[in-house]
Amino acid sequence: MSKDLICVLGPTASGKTKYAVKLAHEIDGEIISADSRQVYKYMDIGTGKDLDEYNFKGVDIPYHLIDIVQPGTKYNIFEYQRDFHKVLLEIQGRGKQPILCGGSGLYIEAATQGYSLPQVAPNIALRAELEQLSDQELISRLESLKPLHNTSDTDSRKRVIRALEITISGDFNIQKYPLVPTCFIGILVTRQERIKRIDKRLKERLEGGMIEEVQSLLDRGILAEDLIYYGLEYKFVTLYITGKLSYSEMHKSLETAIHQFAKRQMTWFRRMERKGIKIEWKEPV
RNA sequence: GGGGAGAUACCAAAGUGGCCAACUGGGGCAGACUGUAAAUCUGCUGGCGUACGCCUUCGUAGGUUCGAAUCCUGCUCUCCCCA
Repeated sequence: MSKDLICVLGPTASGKTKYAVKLAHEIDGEIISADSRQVYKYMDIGTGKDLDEYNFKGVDIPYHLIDIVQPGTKYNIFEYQRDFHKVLLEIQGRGKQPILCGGSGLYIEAATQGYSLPQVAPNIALRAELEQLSDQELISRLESLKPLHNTSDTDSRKRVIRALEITISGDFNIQKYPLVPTCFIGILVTRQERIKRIDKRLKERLEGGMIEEVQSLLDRGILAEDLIYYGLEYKFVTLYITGKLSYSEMHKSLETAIHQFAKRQMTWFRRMERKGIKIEWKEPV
């Protein structure tokens, strides 16, 4: 008989990892990361992996879905959903308590709420071609292929393109995963506290080797544009290293960007609650 | 001490007699989100009101005018140049 999943979520810098590690130590758990950027190897400081935190009073806590792909590649929600279910079964097979921990709201929902994703991989060439068309042309084209009533496919340009991609591929198989019974725990910090923690942590990281980390990724041959694609720390530090921003401009805009990101994370969590998912909010440990 | 420039909403910055509660950008707030999600996109942003609307704003005190953020005068402050 396997144990229900526990999910620890919260905005960036709220202390999720610390909370989850302590919990894992108490109830014999293993941690599954729900972080869209910690999957990449060598991207440590900027993604806040804090691998040395996965040890509580001398006991190592197992973690999963961290350092699983090469930097410069593009991991995505479909792969995450697949990898999550694989790891979940393994942990349950060991009779251990699975603990999902992270701040990527979409990944958490895809994992636990049984998202059904079409088995159609992104088609870069097709996307590039569709990018040339106007919004109206895209919609007309989609309309010529399938009825458009009652659909969210036309909500945004991006969605129209994805809908076209799926429709044109002609593959309508959907990957199905079960709803995972989950107990959600949210780390509660006030807005003011959140901002303070973010600023403090950013300063420490900037002075603690983050610039060097980004430089070493560039030295490794990762393209600047790929690092910029990863956003936040990698984006702004790359812009600084390549001379597009001064140090203080980088610091300031990165600070702001992380605040905005944390806010979007909270919006997602509120949305989950509005959809009927119960989240039990707790103080950071 | 003399000369010049300027003070606009959280910040920057337009506006230079009525179309101004005031362009735009940033920030902030709220929302969306099913193969980019640390991404991408949308709305709001003086106060009160559901709304027609009402009230208080453009350094400050007066003045001109039917009407002023916009014109005039005094004052305060900031910046630049000369001494």
